[in-house]
Amino acid sequence: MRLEPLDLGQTLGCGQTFRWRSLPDGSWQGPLGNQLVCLTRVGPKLQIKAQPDDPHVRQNVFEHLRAADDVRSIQRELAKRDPVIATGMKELEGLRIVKMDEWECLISFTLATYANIPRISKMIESLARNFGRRITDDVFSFPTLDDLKRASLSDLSRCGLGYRAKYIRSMCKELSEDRITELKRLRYEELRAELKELPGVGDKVADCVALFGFGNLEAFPIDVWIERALSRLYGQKGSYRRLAGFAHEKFGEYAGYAQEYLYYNERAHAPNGTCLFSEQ
DNA sequence: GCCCAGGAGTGTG
DNA sequence: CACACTCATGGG
Repeated sequence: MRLEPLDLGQTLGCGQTFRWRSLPDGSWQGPLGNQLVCLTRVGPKLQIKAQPDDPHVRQNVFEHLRAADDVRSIQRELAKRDPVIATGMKELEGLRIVKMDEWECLISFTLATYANIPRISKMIESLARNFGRRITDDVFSFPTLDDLKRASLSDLSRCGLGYRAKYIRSMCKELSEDRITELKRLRYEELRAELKELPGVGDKVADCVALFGFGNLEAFPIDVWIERALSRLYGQKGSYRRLAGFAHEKFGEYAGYAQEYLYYNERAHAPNGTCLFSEQ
């Protein structure tokens, strides 16, 4: 278990997860479960603080940052498979795939359809403020399934969800904690198929949830940015199924990491591509 | 005002 | 299978 390599900005600010914020001193702060966690780089070490303080924080942070992954080994494997990715990962050596809570991830990426990252953050913060539990004066936990079951359609609409409100509403009605527990046992392909049965979950959202929520590193979510990257760098175009097949063949069991390198680079490449960290 | 956004659902050819 | 259209709205 080690958190090396780790770059907090590359990991927490790259659009995998939407609630972490960078502070002026370079620390990153965000709600994890029912605590507000603050991470700070101190030389080679990672300082972890939380309020309310809880002895489990360290374990939760290690799980969130997937400390059990041997990221260098994953990078070597990907570089061996493809020179393009080897180049693309060069300045992203501290990027780690995170492990979000499954439920939070499902809701977050269902909201992430056809919206930009600043807006996705706002929708999530609004849900937390209205249906989560207060942690500090202005930080709220992500609402649990039971918390959100209490929200009516108009409640959800008032959080600025737009047409996504009805997806979230039906999702709350359909799901149970037991169902989510069942989903954790499934392998990638089955999980993906089951997730797609949920209202508002298509190919891309299912892959995001499989990757960032359920920890399936082979998942390769394809959004507009990845489409551009696959076209620009590999000359690959076509349907989701076709592109996913290409990615699976090319990148194998760690395709999720390859996807993050491509995503980050493609956004940095765009004409106005510096907007990843621009919120607040 | 304009364009676009980490898409999905539905209908049609 | 592919494409076209709609969805509801805010950020740049």
